[in-house]
Amino acid sequence: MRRRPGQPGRRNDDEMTRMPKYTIGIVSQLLNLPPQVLRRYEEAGLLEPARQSGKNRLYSDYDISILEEIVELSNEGINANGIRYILQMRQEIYILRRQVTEARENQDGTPPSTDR
DNA sequence: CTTCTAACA
DNA sequence: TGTTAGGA
Repeated sequence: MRRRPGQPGRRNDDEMTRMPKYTIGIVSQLLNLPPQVLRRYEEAGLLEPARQSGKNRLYSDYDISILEEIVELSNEGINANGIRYILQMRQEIYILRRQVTEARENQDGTPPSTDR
């Protein structure tokens, strides 16, 4: 029974990583990207930052990590459509990985912790 | 001063 | 992608 801190509430909504904190200006400086680019990434469906008061974008650490991914892929010459595709696959893999882990845990044998 | 959308080059 | 107009 090790490795099971979260039962109350929801599934492991890990850390406060999804907490909206940074305004577009901050993120812009943080990643050295003009605000327009950040808005366009959202427009292209690459991420969905939260909004404050319905208007202003608020990015979370999670959003930042996605943006870092986007920057890399973009630098490799992949366009928005390609990046969206890759990002979606990433998500799929993440979900499937979780399901695999759950499936293992539901097996009575309780296998050796061979994560990843 | 910061951010927002829309639009044009 | 850069920039600008026009409003909040």
